[in-house]
Amino acid sequence: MKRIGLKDIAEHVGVSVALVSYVLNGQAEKKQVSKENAERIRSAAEFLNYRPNQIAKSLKMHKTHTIGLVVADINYRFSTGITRAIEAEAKKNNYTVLFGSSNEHKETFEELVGALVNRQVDGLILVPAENSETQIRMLQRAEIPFVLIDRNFPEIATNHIALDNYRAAYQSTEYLISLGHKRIAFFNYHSSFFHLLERNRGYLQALADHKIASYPIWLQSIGTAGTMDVQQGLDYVLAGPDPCDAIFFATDTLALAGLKYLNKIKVKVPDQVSVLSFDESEAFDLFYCPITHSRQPLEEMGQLAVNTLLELIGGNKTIRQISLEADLVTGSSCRE
Amino acid sequence: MKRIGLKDIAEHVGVSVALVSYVLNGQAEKKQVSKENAERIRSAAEFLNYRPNQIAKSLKMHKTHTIGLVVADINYRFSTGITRAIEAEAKKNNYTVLFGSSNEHKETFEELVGALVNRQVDGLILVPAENSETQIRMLQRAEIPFVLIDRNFPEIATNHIALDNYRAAYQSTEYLISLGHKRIAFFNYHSSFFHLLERNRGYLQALADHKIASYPIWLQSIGTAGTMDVQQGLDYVLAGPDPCDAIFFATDTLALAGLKYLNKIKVKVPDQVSVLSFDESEAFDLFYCPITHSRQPLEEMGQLAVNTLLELIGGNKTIRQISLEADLVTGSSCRE
DNA sequence: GTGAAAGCGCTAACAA
DNA sequence: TTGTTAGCGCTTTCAC
Repeated sequence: MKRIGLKDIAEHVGVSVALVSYVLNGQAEKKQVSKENAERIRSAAEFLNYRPNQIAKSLKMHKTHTIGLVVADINYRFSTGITRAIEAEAKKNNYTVLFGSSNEHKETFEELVGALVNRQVDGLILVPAENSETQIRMLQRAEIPFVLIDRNFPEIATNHIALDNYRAAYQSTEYLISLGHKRIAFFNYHSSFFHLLERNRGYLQALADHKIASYPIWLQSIGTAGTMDVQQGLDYVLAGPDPCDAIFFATDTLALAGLKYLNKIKVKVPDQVSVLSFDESEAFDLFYCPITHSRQPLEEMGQLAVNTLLELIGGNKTIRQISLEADLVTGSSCRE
Repeated sequence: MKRIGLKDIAEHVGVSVALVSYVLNGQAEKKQVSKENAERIRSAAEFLNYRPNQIAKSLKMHKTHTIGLVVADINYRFSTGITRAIEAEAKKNNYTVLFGSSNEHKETFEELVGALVNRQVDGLILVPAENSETQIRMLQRAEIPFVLIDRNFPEIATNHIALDNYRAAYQSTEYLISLGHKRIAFFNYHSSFFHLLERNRGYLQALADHKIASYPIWLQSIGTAGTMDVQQGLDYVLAGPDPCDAIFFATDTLALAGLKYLNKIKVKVPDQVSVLSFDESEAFDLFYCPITHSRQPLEEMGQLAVNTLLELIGGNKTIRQISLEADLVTGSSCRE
């Protein structure tokens, strides 16, 4: 089936392509097209089942009305939540989102960003992979509008929207302290990511401010490889005559791995140990005691990201760096 | 910053755009471009940081090397799994995937498909929304290559890849029967979807083949609205002097809602009732007894979908309808 | 070996 | 009010 274009409509109606273009782009009255022609064009378009070729339009207009989104891993709860929020907000503004998942690989991240740029997206929303600073700087040099979310590089001045990770970790830790915990372990990934280091800092500062001793060994740094380390770490902090009485996981994935192991070794939550996590997970609700967790405002983050990006695309040059507050969702995984 | 085009490179090197195009598309020797020029062009492209404009290329080539994917809801485990698989397979074949989520709305589904078609995707992989037959037929008339996954409309002859839902439900039910269960409830959405009805059929046929009584009330049809109905349904099948001793959920979302409620009313799994579900969920693993479930082969499905679609795009006209087998993952949620 | 030029489908300035 | 036409960045035929 031949694809039908403006020319076909023009011939069918017996007018010029310009007229057809005007009418079909809502410029009928601005260009003072006669009512009859406007109507004939519209019905011919309908009749012929005309579909505008956005590719051609984009080429001409230097504008694709598309934003690119790269998340870290589509399997994270964070990613699906933020994707949904961004899609919804983009649609409200008549933008489409082109989407990719880096799976935490720098190389994949760069490929995706490159592919998106080649496709002439109007701007990018990125959850950068580790060590992708170079790529980010390239985008800046190329003057391609983008905003980072969730993660950022403090040494690069970019637009970014993220949780106030220091504060969220501080508050969660303080919450555990308020419950009477004094022996609190913190499980985080071993990583150079600023947002994760901020969580460490929040944890340590809360302990310090409350004059509670902290031991390096209680701040477990888990290799991204994963599960095995979590198990060893748990064995470690739960061993000895005076084990930890609370465990704070810095991400949902760590918590999931940890809880699975606690189940396995039959450690009861919260009777034997309190558990608190960052992020959310449907599994948290279903655990025999719902897991208390620090929830990120994904909706808000998505909206802010899209709106900030659209401003950049619109030519606004000001840099906007937004910190959001987490929301502590109280389950029953922390001993009173 | 001015965007660099072929022309800029041509001027920089002092050759024609044609030559630049040849070299940068790997046609250097086919077109017998001199080694010197080829080299100069390549380094100029590098030096000027040339990024090919895919939009222009697509317009010229009538080919975008992009496939569109519409899933039912990005928050489903099925969606993230299949998206990941499809992305990976697409990338292997040098295709990008443009992605959208219909959130189970027919209107959103149609919008997304329309937007994707306007963007000239080379083909579509779709998880159709309910009652979207009209849209599907339009695609057929427009001769746009597409393949349905997960769901299909038996009255329309389309390419599709899906689980053998009848068989999977039959086998799961039979598994419960083999464990000695005779009072098995089945929770499914009230829906016109063929794939869900097939699950009903599998459940009923397994009971029939084993000469086990089935009662209409044990086959609970849950309104898509949701949770409340699941609760009422559970109250119902678990009440009375002779309650059900096993519950089979037709989807992960139903199971999640159901398990949450079973927790709340303190019904112990599997002591008081066995539980089995379709699909997977990270929550299944973390439940106090891991939930036995019928896992869909997402990887395989994604690969088949992409490869089938690429054949269609390549001009192959044969219709391919593939049924896949589920994989029963045995947890400990079913009483022996 | 290389270059000129047509044309993909569309928009918009300009002409009529 | 309507039509003609240049040109977006690229590929490719055909001529040199």
